[in-house]
Amino acid sequence: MQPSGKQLSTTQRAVHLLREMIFRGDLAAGSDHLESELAVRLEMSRTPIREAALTLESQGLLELRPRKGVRILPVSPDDMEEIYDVLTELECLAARRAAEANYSRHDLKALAAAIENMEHALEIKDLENWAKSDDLFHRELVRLGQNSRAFSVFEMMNDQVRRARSVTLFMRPLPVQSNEDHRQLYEAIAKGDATRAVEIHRDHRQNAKHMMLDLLSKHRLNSV
Amino acid sequence: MQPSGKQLSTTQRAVHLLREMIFRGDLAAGSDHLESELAVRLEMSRTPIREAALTLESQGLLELRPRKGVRILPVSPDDMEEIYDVLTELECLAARRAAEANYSRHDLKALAAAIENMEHALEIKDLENWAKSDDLFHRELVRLGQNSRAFSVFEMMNDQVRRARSVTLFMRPLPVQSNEDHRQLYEAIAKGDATRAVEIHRDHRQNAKHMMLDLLSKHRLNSV
DNA sequence: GCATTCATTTGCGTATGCATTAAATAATGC
DNA sequence: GCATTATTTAATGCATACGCAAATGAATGC
Repeated sequence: MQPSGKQLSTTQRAVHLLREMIFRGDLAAGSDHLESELAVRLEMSRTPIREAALTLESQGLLELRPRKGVRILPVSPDDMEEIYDVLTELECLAARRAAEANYSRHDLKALAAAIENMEHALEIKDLENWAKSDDLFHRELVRLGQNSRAFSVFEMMNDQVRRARSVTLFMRPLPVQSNEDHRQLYEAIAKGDATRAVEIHRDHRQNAKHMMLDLLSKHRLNSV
Repeated sequence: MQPSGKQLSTTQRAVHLLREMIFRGDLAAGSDHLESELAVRLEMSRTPIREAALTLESQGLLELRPRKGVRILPVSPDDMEEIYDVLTELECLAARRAAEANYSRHDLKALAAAIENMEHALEIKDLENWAKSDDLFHRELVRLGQNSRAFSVFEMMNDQVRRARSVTLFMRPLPVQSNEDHRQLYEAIAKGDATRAVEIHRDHRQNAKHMMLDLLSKHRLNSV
């Protein structure tokens, strides 16, 4: 993801490490952690921890609560609904722009590859890899939309979806329809049919939202 | 805007002050400023300045460039196009949700008031106040959409629009059509006609985008 | 002159120190 | 006992200190 030869600053490392700890549940949703505690844990001073926390706060992953430490934000079903609604609009915008952009099949290679991977993962029932490729597909779609702001908001929101998915992935039925949708979207974009691309994708996302909300409602914790 | 009795922290003050300085052009777009320089200017230490800068960076107002100081980000026509596209989607989402929400006329009071103010301001050709009310209208619309994430992204992007508008406001023709659009949108929402609300507002925003891009292209600086 | 190397400056990234103040605990009055 | 106030504790917010590395400028070689 970042093959830059530059060696990253302590603050950047803190951001990465904290993100990972949050995603793998090492820092549980809803839990509180003192800055100083995190500092010793990551073997650095409070300063980079604080700066990283500020960054992550603006990304909606945690919250700084004076004297209570940083709180890892849980994602409730209501939050998920908001997130999916925003994602739907941004991805549909991307789908429309991508369809209008007259991309060649070659330009859409990454999109096609993601579909292939998903189909293969689906065949061997490798959900982890399916999810990874699905993610890649959506990210590539938004990238093709050529709107850097939409992209960065997408990434922020998508982070939260990934978090929720880590809990719901194995509760859901096999995503056969999902793969079908992706293929149709790909075709619509390749053909330059913007209206259809948006139509397909809006449905696709709306279904995903309902699926997610349904699964979350069945989940004992009901927030992640 | 914030009548809270709490007295705000130095960092928060720094955020507010820097924002104001940026909006009033006191810190010009494209200019660089050393952290230490800003610190003496705001009469505080570098720490809150840095923290504020980090926050503003995540809001897209400036950029921290090691050894070159914080750079106030200019907004180019390309940026504006991206921003308007995102705003269009988020506001249309809000319009749809607002229409679906079965709001009473009473709930829509603030929206109506904003329209009245805009019409009055238009009559007496008070563009400053027209812009202020227009802003309020859009913000209220998104608020009615009841999606806090959409709202905060909206606010971020809208900040940039305000910045650009401060330069283009007096170049544009009187916004008569704009007011007409607002009234129609209000009616569609009040009647619960989501499809029409979206339709109207998408057009409205698309027109605004083109107007803005057109004005910017005529502007000597061509970025703000 | 021009390029290259070396010395110097300086801004930032990080660490550390400290005052403030919210929270927690103990103490007091009823 | 219970409520209220005083006292202590401790985490933060901010200031300050400092080393490093980038940028600048001087000095040297060609």
